[in-house]
Amino acid sequence: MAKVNKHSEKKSPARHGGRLKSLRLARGLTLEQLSRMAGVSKAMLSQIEQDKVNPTVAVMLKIARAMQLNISDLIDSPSRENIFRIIPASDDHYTFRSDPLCTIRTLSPLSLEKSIEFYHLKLEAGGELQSEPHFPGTEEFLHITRGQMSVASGDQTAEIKKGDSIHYRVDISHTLRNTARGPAEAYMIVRYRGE
Amino acid sequence: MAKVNKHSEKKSPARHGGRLKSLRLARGLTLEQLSRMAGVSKAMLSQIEQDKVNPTVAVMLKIARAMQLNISDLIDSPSRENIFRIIPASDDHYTFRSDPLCTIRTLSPLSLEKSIEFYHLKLEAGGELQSEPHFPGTEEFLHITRGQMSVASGDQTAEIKKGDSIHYRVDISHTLRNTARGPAEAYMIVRYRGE
DNA sequence: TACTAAAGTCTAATATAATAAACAAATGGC
DNA sequence: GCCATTTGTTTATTATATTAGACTTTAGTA
Repeated sequence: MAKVNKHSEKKSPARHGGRLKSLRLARGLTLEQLSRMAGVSKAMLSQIEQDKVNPTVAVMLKIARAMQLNISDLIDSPSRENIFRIIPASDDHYTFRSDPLCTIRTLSPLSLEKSIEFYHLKLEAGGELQSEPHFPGTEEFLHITRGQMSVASGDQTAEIKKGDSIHYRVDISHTLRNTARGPAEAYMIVRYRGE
Repeated sequence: MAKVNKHSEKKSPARHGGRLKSLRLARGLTLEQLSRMAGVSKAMLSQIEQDKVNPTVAVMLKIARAMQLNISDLIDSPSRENIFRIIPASDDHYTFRSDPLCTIRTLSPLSLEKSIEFYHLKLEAGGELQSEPHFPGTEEFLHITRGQMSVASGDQTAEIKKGDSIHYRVDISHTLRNTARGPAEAYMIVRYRGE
């Protein structure tokens, strides 16, 4: 009698509807107008606003384009949903370089919309890290927690040791060297100047 | 013979697949791992990566959450798709206040992720605009193009006239007044200090 | 009130997103 | 080499997103 659903995930339509509705109304658009502008049926728009469906990203993109919005404007708190971005110490996927003399571990999330990258860097005795030029305006912050290093950029060189911090532009190639007998460690921040 | 499709929109699955795949691989995740983490079937993930489907935003959100990403990281250039955000002069939906003494028109897009709002303000003789306190750190820039105004914030008042510009914090309530006989106009920028 | 016209909601039909399970392809011992 | 295990793809089925059009509701006017 009762129909048995083979895979019965209960899909609860998310609630982005209010968002869309208020944005649409703020522009004084009717469902029909927006429907024509976006190429999405009036019915669909209505159902999205009522949270009766899980719309496709294709559809949401069409709507966003018509309203000259970023898609994330239409989706409920996409960034606020994840207040924390965690990188467990046990997760070694973030260790993107590990050879005998140099280990680099990323401490910031692998997002594409980032403007900041956070690293932990370990150089064994004799180790060095050579970097190609980054984008113009990019800058680096370095804080030494163990041993000592030299930073060479252009024709200048700076010596820093445990507890020291340094800040410099990295739009030309530069090199970090461990200048002590033992291992050296540091935290590094790379900041991209976005538009 | 040939089945006639009543509504035969040719849905071409967008190409966000590569994005997801590279982000997944960057983390060293397999389809099955990600499948369990996100609660999305392995098959679906594979099809998304191959651009064979138009996934639902619900699904993309699950994936984004599992990867601790913003959904826009997974969607192809959502912001870059619209380089220009146009507000036609003829579009009066952006005029959000219009009474005999005061007209305000928004010149910046009605996005939610904004940190800047741009307005054109017109005060007739005797008109004034009282504003409630904004968030801490919010600031305002004003440039007068016609007539003259006074800006009162706290117990201080400033007089500015055509050609003048002014900058002030607006985390306490403040008032703009037209102090001349004729109309006054200005451009106004409100800047929110994000996070 | 009744009569429009316009805006929004609902219904039935169809295309398709999402799934589980079977399949294929690569990987790693032994 | 062979077998087992793991990873990615394809298939068949079910659930559902999307649509056109019918319906309802609202708003304005005489």
